[in-house]
Amino acid sequence: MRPRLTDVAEAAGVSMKTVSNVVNGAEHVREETRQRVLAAIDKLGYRPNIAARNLAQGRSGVIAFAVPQLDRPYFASLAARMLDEAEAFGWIVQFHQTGGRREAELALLTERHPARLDGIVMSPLGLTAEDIQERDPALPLVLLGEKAAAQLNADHVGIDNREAGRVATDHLLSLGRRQVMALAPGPGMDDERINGYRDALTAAGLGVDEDLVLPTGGLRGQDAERTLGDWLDAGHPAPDAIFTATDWLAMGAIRALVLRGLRVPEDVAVVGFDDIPYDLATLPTLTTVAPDRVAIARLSLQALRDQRPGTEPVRLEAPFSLVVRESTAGIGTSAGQRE
Amino acid sequence: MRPRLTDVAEAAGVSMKTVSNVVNGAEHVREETRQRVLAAIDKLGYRPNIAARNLAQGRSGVIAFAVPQLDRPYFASLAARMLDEAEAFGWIVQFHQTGGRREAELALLTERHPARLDGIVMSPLGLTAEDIQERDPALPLVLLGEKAAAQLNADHVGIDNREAGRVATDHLLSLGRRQVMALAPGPGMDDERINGYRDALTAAGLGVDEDLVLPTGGLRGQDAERTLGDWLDAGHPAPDAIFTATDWLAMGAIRALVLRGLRVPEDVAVVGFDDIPYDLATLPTLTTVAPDRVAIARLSLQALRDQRPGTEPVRLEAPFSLVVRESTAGIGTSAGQRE
DNA sequence: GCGCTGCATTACAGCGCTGTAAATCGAGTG
DNA sequence: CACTCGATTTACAGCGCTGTAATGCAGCGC
Repeated sequence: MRPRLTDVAEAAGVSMKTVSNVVNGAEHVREETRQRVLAAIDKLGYRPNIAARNLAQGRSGVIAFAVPQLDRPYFASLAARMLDEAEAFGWIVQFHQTGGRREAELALLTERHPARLDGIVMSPLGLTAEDIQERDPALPLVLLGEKAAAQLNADHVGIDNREAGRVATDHLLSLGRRQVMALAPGPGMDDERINGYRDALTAAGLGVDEDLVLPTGGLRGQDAERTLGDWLDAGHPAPDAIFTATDWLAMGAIRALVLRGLRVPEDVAVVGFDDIPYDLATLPTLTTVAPDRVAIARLSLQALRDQRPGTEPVRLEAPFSLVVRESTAGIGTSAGQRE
Repeated sequence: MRPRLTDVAEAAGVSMKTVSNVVNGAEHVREETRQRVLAAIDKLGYRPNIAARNLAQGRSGVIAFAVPQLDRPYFASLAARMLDEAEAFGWIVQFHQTGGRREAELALLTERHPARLDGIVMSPLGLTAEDIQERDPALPLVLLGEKAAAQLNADHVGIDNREAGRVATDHLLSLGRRQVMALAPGPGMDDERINGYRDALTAAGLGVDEDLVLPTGGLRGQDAERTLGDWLDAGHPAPDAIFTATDWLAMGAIRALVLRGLRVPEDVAVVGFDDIPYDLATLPTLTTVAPDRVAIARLSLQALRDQRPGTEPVRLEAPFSLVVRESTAGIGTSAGQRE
């Protein structure tokens, strides 16, 4: 049988509550008493019973982390960091997959699940501003992602997508490229990243050719492959660089280019976005914008913990970096390798 | 305030315990009483409090799912399925990352974590047979993966790696390939998959050339790229097909081939293993062995639930399938596309 | 010496649920 | 009609912990 608070109390010759106070770092415990209690805890190998603590506190010790799909590399790697960071906050993280469907996201907010949650961190796709308003204000919520940043009035953590798009495009310009295309799922998705692309072109005095901003109509690699492929097959001259709103789109774009005899990066340099972990196994490896996932995770949890009903939503910004690999630096370069 | 069992009891005019019995589907509740209670539950919107239930039952309602790294696509996609399936079992899944380090894996078994666990599903890399023996027998454990299958005496769930390796190699032979190479991390890792490769060659009357079985010394794409690259650069004639023990190795091998002017699959067909979800964005997309992850998840949880201390370990087998894509069927084929 | 102050500690009532033992009910039996 | 025996329902004691209120106690001023 595991030792309980009363066992420790007996061993240390104090009351159960004093042991509780020591365990929880409460003030007003004499140093000598504390030492005696700690010795007893150590001797018995006592560990607090979380279920009982949560029951007594009316908390569950569980937060939800909801993403469209956990097996999408970007979310998987973010989830991994969320797990690491949550430990320091004493939270168990319950992952959820919403498929990006509004009903699934809403269901989480409206507590269809039996276990009471202490909070939710979500990367929403379908949620509307009204949904946010109607949610239970007692359930802390932190949102991630560009869609949430633009349209939803709640605590938010993310990177400066516009600035990141600018930096990525600047990188292409610094390589001497002048015909820079942009590929994004479409209006309303990843707009800020594309605005950053426009910023960079404008700042370089090149002007923005909106005909070079192609909507893929979807975020899968195939969507980009088809969109760019059709465009090239229609006889348009190939650009000398492409900035894509996600790595998947970049990989699809590279397929379209290579299948048509164009070399990456010699003929066309490509920069992606997200830094999804596909090792260094693709050809070429991808230059990309890498959001600081550790920061995103940590800031989210802090915001969740500090949230109070009725106060104004906070918006926190995590840093990012540009990781230069083969798709802009050339095949065989070792720059920017992972680890 | 959330309604409690007593609130429902009062509303239905029965005792708290009867409501509890209804909620838990116990026998010996008169149908009329059950209906009355269900109506009250529905009216009040009652949901059981998990923390309290767990406290009363001495359980935590939490199981751990431990993998080396959650951001490795194979594990991420398995974790996603584990999540789906655990819901039906009423378990919250707490993910853990061990990095494949023995200490981290052992720490999980020996309960360093404050929250009591109802069980552990783990994909171990460093764990030894002694570690398994010395673990707390009261903590149900289910292991995944080939290493565990071969060396560790505990409940195990996995696919028939040897048969899968045979099927994959057979596929290459059925394409008319005769010089089939095998790439695996090294002795002791993924041996069964390579044994399946040997089976296929032997059954086809070709005999096994052990010089064509290359150990990569690691499981990253770069390891395969370097190993195969060095081998080709040493002047060996290229094989006309390669079977690799994992998709990462396959992608690295393809890099090595393409960088040396060889075409995949025209010159060299490649089959990987694991079906990691990298969409259809790589060039070429990869023919691979796809383990049935849903089955693996479900069988693991069943085994965990049904485990009793002191009984013989059970070994369960999940199905797999061969997904044929471009790396054997040719660029532009649509066969085996995801979704 | 007395009352007061403030730190240190304790007693105790739950948190919401389940397991156990006991109570109650109702039909069948003699 | 009392009695037996399942079927059904209830009472109640915790599960291990924390919040609150109360208590103990030393030092201080008068």
